[in-house]
Amino acid sequence: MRFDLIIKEKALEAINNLYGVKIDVNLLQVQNTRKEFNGDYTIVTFPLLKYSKKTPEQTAEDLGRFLIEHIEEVIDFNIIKGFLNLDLGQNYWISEFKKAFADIHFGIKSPDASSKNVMVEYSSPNTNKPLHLGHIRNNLIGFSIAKILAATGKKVVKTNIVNDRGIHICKSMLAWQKWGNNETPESSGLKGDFLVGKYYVKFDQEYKKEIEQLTKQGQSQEEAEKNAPLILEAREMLKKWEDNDKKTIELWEKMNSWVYAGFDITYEKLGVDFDKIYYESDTYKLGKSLVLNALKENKLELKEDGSVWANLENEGLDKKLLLRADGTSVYMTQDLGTAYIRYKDFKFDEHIYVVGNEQDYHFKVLKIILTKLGFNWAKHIYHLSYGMVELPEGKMKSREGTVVDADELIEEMNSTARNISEELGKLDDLTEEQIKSTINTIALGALKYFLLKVDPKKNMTFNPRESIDFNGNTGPFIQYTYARIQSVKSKAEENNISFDKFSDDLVLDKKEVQLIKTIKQFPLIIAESAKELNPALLANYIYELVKEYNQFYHDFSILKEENAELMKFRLQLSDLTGSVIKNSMDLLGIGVPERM
RNA sequence: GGCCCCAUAGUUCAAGGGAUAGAACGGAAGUUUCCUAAACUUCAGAUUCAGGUUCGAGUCCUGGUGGGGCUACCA
Repeated sequence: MRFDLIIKEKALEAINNLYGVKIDVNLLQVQNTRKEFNGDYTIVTFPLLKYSKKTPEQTAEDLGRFLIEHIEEVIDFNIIKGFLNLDLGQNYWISEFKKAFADIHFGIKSPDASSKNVMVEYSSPNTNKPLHLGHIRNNLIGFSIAKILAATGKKVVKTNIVNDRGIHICKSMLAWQKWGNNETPESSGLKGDFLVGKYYVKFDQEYKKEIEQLTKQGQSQEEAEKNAPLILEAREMLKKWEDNDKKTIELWEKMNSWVYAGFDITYEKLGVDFDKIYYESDTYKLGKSLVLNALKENKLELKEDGSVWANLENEGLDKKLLLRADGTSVYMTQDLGTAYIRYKDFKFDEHIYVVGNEQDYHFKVLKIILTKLGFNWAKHIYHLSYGMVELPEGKMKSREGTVVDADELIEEMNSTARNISEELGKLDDLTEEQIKSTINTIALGALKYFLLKVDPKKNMTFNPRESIDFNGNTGPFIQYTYARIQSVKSKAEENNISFDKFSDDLVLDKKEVQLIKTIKQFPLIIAESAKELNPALLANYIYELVKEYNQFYHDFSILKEENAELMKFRLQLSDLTGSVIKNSMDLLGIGVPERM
């Protein structure tokens, strides 16, 4: 049982005993004692004063005396202002340390037959442009959340919906058809997703020119946007696509296949994957039929022009289009179909959508419409709304070319990592292949940690002119600590030092005890990250752990410690710290090198 | 116009209503005959404003200012 809960239980008993009242457990605040004070757990007495009718100090004194009597582990206490700090003594921590050290799955649970089914959707790319920094954040959050949930014993299915159809896809197809001269990835030497992206941008440029001309001829901006020949052609193409026109489908398949080949490379580089991929081209029809059925049942509204709408005015929202007048479907339509088929396929207990906060409204509406259509499971879908990655100038826009491209960024990180490594010269005796892989681990570690250490819900700023750091609160800092620990361990091995056990009568330094305390928090942090769907909690936890370890490493000798039992303890402490680092980095989807 | 989100050192981020608001980068100054100096130590530096609730507010409430997003027959 968690020790803070034991304290709460006993403190309730104490209050009942001392003051004759049964108070609500929520009035009891038990927290970890802050490092600058002596003690292990702290009870805040202020909320209890109206029951004790005494001063904070007296109340704390009463409670302290009671708890030292009634909890075996509590050996001392001190009172500062209204804070009662309980001291458990190092023996408690040594025994907790031994338990954690002996548990090879420390902190990590595995799913079993009774585990809940959780579906996590992330990535959701459009097949009209390459992935950029914003997508990287999405992929990393999704991948990490999936890992964290699995570590709390959930059965997790990682899924991806590929937005492979729609007007935006037709735009790049049309531009390629008009201006592409049959250019292919092979002929141009361009990665497939970049080639297609180039034509998406081209479409937008030409489209803008047409709009400009039409407005000069006297049309309003709005009219011009609707009437420009290019957009009419794109709409025509979408209609043809939905009518299964052979040539259109062929072109679509060809260009999408280029994009997929490109995406595969980027996903592989990033180290993310999926258990099940859905394609919008497969689910939109299902969405359409769900909508048409609901229309028959009078759950939706038909306008004179033939378009179909959901009326959400009772929910305080407006009307939402589900099928256009020409019968083609929109984003919402396909998402209805996708959700439906996913529930059919997996009967999820929970479905988490990792999608940007610009779509808050969309997901609010999606949930309401699914409920309107009579799907009970709709209450189990959850939008993990993450913030945008912004440049100092503002939002990234693919169409305007102001994006930080995923592949390029990964390349840059690699070359920076290589420069630093060569300067330090620590990898010189390795083969080129080993060096390459170590550098890649470090480069990705820097990038991933940079993105994951920030609370997912918040927008964040990335300045491409200042490259991502490799020192300080960074992935490489954590990886470095891990590599150092591995080095100590291998030196111990070389010297035939075994550290499978150590004797109990040691006197530990405060820093060593502190390190044990921090390690012991690992399982709680995983649980908290899972509950909050927030990998940043875990990231900041590792940083704290690593900082404490580095101080310990600096201040104390491990292998040169003369007391053999203490040396063995310190080796175990290092070893366990190393595995907590490795396991928590793994939950973030970040690897650790054995050397660096 | 309506709705939603955000505001903390020069910069990028932390802080479950609780103790003296933590870090990192950048700036200044140090630590290496010693297990990896991608480390460690020290210094300077911040809660947008005005009210309110509370024993206690960066955190909750109201309002102002500033920024972002959504409100598309784009996805």
